[in-house]
Amino acid sequence: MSPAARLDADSILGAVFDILDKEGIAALSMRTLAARLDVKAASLYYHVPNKAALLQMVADRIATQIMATITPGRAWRELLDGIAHDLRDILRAHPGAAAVAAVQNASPHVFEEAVPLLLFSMQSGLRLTDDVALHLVQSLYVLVTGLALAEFGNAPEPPYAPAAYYDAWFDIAVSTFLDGVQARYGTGDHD
Amino acid sequence: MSPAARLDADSILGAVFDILDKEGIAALSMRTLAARLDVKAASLYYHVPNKAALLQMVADRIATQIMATITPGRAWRELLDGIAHDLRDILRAHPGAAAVAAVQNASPHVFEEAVPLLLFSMQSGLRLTDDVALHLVQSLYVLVTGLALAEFGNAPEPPYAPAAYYDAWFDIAVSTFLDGVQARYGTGDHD
DNA sequence: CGGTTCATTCTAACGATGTTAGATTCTGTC
DNA sequence: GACAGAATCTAACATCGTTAGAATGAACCG
Repeated sequence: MSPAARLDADSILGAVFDILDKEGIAALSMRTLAARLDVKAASLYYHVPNKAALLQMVADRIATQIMATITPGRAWRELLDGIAHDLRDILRAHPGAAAVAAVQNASPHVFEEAVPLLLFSMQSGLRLTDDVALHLVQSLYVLVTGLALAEFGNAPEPPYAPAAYYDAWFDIAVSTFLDGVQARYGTGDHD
Repeated sequence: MSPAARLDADSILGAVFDILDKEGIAALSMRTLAARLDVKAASLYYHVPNKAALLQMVADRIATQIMATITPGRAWRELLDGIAHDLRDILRAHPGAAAVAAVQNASPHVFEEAVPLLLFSMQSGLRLTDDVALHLVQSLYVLVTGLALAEFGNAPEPPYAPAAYYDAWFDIAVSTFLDGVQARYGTGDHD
């Protein structure tokens, strides 16, 4: 009965994911969001500048979770393959958020911490510059979020094709891209 | 002074591209669109069911243009490389449309005509099934539209990074993907 | 030329959206 | 209990997509 907890940016973001997951992005308005928190729409603006900032927080949250899975010392292919699969898993768990992640780039600061780890992993076993390495990771990110958008873009409605279709598509896309990295930048050695 | 030409779906679509190119997707409303045609918003609904259908027409128009560039008898790599570059060129010419193409899949009927040509090209020089071939083309499409969204997503504002940045990104992404196709599905022969 | 019919566009309004200003209530401190 | 600041509310604004129904236009028929 007591208004549970007071409002803050984190609880608002939680409610955003809640709506995205259950009702889809089309149902996400400042009013429905406020209603879920037992509050009026205008109150949200005390904690958050506007709706665009909320969507940015969604994109950043997802990217942050992905970056958190990066562990040092793994071979580049395991690393990139892990990023692709983790990203897909997160977007499958939050289908409504796919429409956000595919459209909204994460803020640069989200990656700052992870970049050195990424570069270190990729530069052992590949022959490439930092710029190229980052472009490759970004490309993989774009590819996976784009596929997720095709699959979950009209959540919470089910995808047009059966899950196996998108599973195959994902495997083909990611494997092909990573094989390309190997072919283009791989050194002779394994790993 | 005479209202130039009467309204029809094609002229409306032309005005949509006009606004997308010059003002960006944020400026595209049924009212601004009608104003550009010297007409009131409600009149549009006599020719077009709703705004979503207009965006679908944009996505279909772009995909149609790409499919029209497909000429039989080219080697698979030229073909896919051509698709990637043509798609990018079109989206650079219509920066505001990138935000549409990246989000809205083209209608299946747009591809029907081109699919046999695609499959024929890809099956000479590659060892893969029809399903895999189509997934590869779709992946390339997703990749290029995703990159274009990152570059032109906030048109008509200029991109965040200089053009050379996105040029390099595009080259790396597409080359890597195509090298992956070669590595994964290529036969021994050249072409 | 007058009248009829159909196609096309208009006026006017509905409900919903993001957002803001200003009043109100709540919470904690002296 | 009075005060101060934080947090929320009420109310409204402009804009959006969309619809119903009235007004206009053009073409054809007598």
